[in-house]
Amino acid sequence: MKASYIPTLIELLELGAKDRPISITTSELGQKLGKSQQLASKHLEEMEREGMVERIRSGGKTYVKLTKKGVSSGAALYSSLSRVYAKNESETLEIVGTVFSGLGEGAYYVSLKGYKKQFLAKLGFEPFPGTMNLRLDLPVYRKVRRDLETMKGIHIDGFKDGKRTYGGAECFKAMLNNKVDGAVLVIERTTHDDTVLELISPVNLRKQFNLKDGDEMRVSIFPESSEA
Amino acid sequence: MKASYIPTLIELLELGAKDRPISITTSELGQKLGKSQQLASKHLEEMEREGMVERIRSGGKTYVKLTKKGVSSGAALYSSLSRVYAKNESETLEIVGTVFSGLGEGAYYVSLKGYKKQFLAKLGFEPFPGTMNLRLDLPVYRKVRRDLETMKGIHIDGFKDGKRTYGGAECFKAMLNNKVDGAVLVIERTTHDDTVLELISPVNLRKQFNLKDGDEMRVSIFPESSEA
DNA sequence: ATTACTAGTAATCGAGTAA
DNA sequence: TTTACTCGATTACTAGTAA
Repeated sequence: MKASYIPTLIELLELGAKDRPISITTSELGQKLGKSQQLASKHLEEMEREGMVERIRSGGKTYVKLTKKGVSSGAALYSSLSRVYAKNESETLEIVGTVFSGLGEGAYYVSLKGYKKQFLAKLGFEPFPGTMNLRLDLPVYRKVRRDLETMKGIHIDGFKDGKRTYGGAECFKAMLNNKVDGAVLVIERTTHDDTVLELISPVNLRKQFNLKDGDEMRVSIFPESSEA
Repeated sequence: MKASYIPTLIELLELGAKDRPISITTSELGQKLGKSQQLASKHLEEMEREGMVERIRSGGKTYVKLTKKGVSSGAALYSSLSRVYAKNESETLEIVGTVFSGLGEGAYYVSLKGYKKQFLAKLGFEPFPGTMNLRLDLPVYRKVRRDLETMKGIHIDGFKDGKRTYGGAECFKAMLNNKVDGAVLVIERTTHDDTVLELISPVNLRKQFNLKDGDEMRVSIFPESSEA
């Protein structure tokens, strides 16, 4: 997104266009921005072309709503600034969830060379082939899970192998059940499910802790400090 | 500040120029921004002219530090975005803590007519004379406790009785141990202790749940839906 | 009312290069 | 090396006005 659109994006966010279509004219928007009507019109036009906003015309009025892309562009800005201005940085985040069986496809992805090499280099271990899925039942842990989405972790790059593209992810180093090292895996997706936490570890966690579905597991997450 | 400088400002913030002079060349800055060296140079020049940054030349290197004005420009952006993104609304917040004995002065305050009347009117109950103190041992609950500080609850006004002044507070309706109604009391203080949660309830909680010091208690908090 | 096109100006930006 | 100048291209913006 172009830097000159940032004030417009923020204005739309403040007007509530994140959650619902808002009724606003280009004149009003221009005035709020301290710019001309024509520029507001152009910004909306261009932002629509870029997929940041949707415009709906109804009953002579124009309604503007930010798309998922628009909302997440703002969230990216917010996240950058949070790292600088939010004070609760290098503390430990705690999440407790219950073990459940996923589709088992985690083992496949984690074993791909393109990922495995990065895990070793950036996390310091080669993951056991398989991910551990935790279901987060308590709202308070789902909130922490959502906080992770906005935080900067250890970035794992996506890659291509000729056939298809594999997406990137953010990792957060973690201590599992206060005993075993591992990492939380936050995969870049379009849809965010805040009820599931995905873990990798150098060891077979089910074996290590003798876990079966429904058992509880505690994850202590160590966010990266904001130093660049 | 010009919109086109926002990414530059954010980059400098992320590099730590908020707290100390950072050593950076215009080439490096330009590269980080995905722009040219010349532009980075111009941005720094212009931002210095506007009083957003200071540049110090020492030992052949150039150091850049944001001024108070620069830091607060970033803070303004952050605050706008916070209002939009930092809301944890209408969900239930969960806190678990352990019972401990306070100084017992809670009973005195809660019984004051100036407060008692407001509790009845705004919370719908007259509190049992005495507050329940929970110690928050887990960091995750202390985080929720801090979140409460920034949230708007049910406001209890302060008052004067001729002799002295009594401060205000924010209340959050809560369900205690999934059974009894009550409220969390967030007292307006200068010092914030995020390890203690203070509760009021129409009933004697120690008697109701047969609690002694060290026992656990679960608090489900219902934040007001309107935003602070 | 609106939104958005056209035409023109001002600001922004990058390449080349001086200091 | 570094920073910052000139200059030409591009982009951001406004005024006037059509639709």
